[in-house]
Amino acid sequence: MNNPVKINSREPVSKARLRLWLKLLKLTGALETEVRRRLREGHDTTLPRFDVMAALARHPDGLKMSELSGYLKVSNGNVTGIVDRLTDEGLALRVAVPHDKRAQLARLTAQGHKVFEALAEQHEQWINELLGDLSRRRTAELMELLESLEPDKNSDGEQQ
Amino acid sequence: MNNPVKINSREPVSKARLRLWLKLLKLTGALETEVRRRLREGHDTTLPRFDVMAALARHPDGLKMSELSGYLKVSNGNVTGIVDRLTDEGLALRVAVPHDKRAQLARLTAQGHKVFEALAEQHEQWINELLGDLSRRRTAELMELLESLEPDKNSDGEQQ
DNA sequence: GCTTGATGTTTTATGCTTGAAGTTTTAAGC
DNA sequence: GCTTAAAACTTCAAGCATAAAACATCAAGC
Repeated sequence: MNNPVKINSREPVSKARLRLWLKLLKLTGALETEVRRRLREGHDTTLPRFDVMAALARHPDGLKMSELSGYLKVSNGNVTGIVDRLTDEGLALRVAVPHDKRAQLARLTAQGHKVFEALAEQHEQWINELLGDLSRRRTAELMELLESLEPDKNSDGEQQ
Repeated sequence: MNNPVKINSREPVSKARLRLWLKLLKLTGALETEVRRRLREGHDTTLPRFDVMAALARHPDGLKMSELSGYLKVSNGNVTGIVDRLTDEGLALRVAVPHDKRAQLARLTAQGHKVFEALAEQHEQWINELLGDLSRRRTAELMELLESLEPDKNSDGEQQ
């Protein structure tokens, strides 16, 4: 089965790319908003907290604050606040680094791990539901198209 | 030319969808961050301001605050602040509605229109550059795939 | 005319995000 | 040992975002 894609050659390609970008923004934003809503209403948490917990869950020995902000591609001052709040909630803690009094390791507590596991499970179900219209084939096609325009292929922005 | 997409049938489709979602989030986020950076560094403005100006530019007679927040799908209180700042900068203004003392119309000033036109022009160029790897055909393919999983087709979230 | 509910907007409290400035510690050169 | 620059982190000011509360106005029913 071939792909009968309609192409309007009269329109400048820049306009088509702009329309695509707006569509991408709209779709991603709508899904993200829904995920945020479910995290808030169902689990009293937020996407940034979830992202931080996901990164920490992957690194049971802890991550330096700067490593954490590097993985998540957010500013240093940003993770300070999020880890502060996770710590207040008993989900994370800070550990001193042996021979460097400047650095701190952020880690999940036992409860933090437990909470994250349940959250991650839910999260996968939500995405599966929200993208439910996408067949295995179309998922793979879309994945391939997106990969083809990845800006830098070598950065490992670890999430989840 | 057919589409030789590799499909891993051993992996549950939910995992594939999750990976797709993370890729989508990462890609959109990276592009968005770049656009925000250019708006800030090159034009001393922000994406939310740009979005509001885009909506107002489409409606020269002005939009009620609630219509504005409806179009942009953000909260009512949110647009209050953004229009406040645009007004401080001389790019927008508020006009009373004849027979309803509750409502206000937000409009672009002449300068606001001028600034937006230049901004929109730049914006289209940026997107064209950032998505430059995407051929006309692939743009159309991607567009079609994204459209197939639009949650609600009938809401006209006007942007730009 | 009064009440009552709906509508339109702003205000408030909280959290996320950034860039810039500030503090402490480390490491290197002398 | 001292100085100095870099590194790790936090603090700060500003803006964006939300939900909830507050305020003003309108429109309907009586």
